Amino acid sequence: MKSRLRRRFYARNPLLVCQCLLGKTLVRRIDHQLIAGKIVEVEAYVGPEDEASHAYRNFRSPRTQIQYGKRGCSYVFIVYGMFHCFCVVVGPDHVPAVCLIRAVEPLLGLDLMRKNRKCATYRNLTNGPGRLCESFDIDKRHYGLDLCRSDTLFIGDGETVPASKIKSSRRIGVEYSGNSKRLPWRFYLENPFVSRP
DNA sequence: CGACCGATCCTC
DNA sequence: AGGATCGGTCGT
Repeated sequence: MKSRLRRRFYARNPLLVCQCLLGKTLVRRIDHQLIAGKIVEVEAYVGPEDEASHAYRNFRSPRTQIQYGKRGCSYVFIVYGMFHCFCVVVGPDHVPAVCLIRAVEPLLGLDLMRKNRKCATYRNLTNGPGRLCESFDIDKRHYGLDLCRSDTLFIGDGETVPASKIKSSRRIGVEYSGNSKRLPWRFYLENPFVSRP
């Protein structure tokens, strides 16, 4: 069993945390069954100065409130009325910032993933934020869950990724966000399971 | 309370 | 390339 990342891991610079999350393992336990995947794509959203962030200019609402709380808690939200996205609260205390987990490489529980996704094949199980949430059965029940304590959903150890293997690009789906849209805050590995090449 | 707009995905 | 689909947010 992978050991959970500690709160100190999350309480660092959000861009650094994103890069350190690559290669780590997202773990979900449902009853006695395990689902796991290697994180291969992550984005940073840093509230106060980031026009793409839900917490831009320290905006507070029932939805964003968790970003102001304990580091290492989950931020789950719904996009396009249909899809869940899974983030972790990161960075210095009281500054709203998250890492969005955009894609993982499936490791364990692929058949359960297919069942959760109602997929006939093993394709497209986890190569996108909405898809991986469906495969992992992550939804608003997990809003605010402490990933440093929970044993039904957490991020655990993984392989160490050399800095030379980390690619970066603009973030996906934030064309509306003015100057922030060009920030290179998407980090990913050269891996067939990223959401886009 | 009504209107607008997505941190996406699927099927043309 | 376009449509699905509805929660969050904001304006009236």
